[in-house]
Amino acid sequence: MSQSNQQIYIENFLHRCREIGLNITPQRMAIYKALLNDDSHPNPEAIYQSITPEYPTISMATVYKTLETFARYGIISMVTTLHNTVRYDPITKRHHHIVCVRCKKVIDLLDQDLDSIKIPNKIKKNNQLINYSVHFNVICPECKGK
Amino acid sequence: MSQSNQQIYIENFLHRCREIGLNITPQRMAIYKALLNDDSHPNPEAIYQSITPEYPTISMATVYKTLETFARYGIISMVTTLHNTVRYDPITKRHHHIVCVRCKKVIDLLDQDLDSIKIPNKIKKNNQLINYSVHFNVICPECKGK
DNA sequence: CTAGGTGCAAAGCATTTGCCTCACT
DNA sequence: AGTGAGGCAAATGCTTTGCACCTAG
Repeated sequence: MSQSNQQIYIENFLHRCREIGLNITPQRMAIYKALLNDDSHPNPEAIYQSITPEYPTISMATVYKTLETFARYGIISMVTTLHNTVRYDPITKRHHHIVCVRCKKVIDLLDQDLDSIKIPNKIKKNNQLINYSVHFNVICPECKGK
Repeated sequence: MSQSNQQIYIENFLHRCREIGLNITPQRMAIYKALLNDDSHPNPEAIYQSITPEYPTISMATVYKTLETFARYGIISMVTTLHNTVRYDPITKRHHHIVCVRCKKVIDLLDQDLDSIKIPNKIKKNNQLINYSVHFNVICPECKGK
């Protein structure tokens, strides 16, 4: 993500936190920034690793609690893929995922057409739709080459 | 699932096992049947529970190993949702999921339109597409009522 | 000042592994 | 005899919880 884009995200983040009443702590800033700087949909462990150089005393519990809090308020989103650890994504607007079934890599996909697929009547009639996303399971070029 | 439909699935199952060279054991039959009889996308624990009356000595390890084996050969499929336990589904052909974000219920959705969405060029060009599915996150009627 | 946040350690579960036994070729 | 499968128990690993201390607002 570009520097200027990051700035916008960070300002948005601060604004949302104040709005909700979440204290802005150095740890929370660090966790949010770590997410912005990592487009691989890191899991809590990976975020923890990327923060420890700067905050050697931060604990995994804090990372878990913080991510959970952010996700609960929609500041970040949870991504679940074909493997079992939860991953997080700072992009909360509608987007889709390409998951390589071999190396488990997750790539974001922004696509106008997919954003406006026809919502089946069955869903519209009975449920309150929160969001939807399309998961593509693929073998990526690198894995295919092997 | 209707009785006659189940029969077809079971015969298919037996056929696939023989083809692959998997021994057909009472435990494996029981696990597969449990999956057929439960359209709630059960997790290993739930499958274990539904089998114990008939097979009191079966172990969780067997359930895990068996499900993993079935999934590896494409006999059943793994479903991952917005919560963290893995769930399984005997239906391996393309279908989509409605997940209630409150009660975590998962409902299968068969939909012609969704089966033929436009695959983005970005994917077609670089990757070998295995499958895709659409996840709808909703608040279901029961939860909305509360 | 004080509610909310952090960090540590322990607990809790889901899942996996190792290994021995058994059944069927 | 040898291979594949099952069952038990232990290990692993991710995630959550409880609690005492601390800090941002």
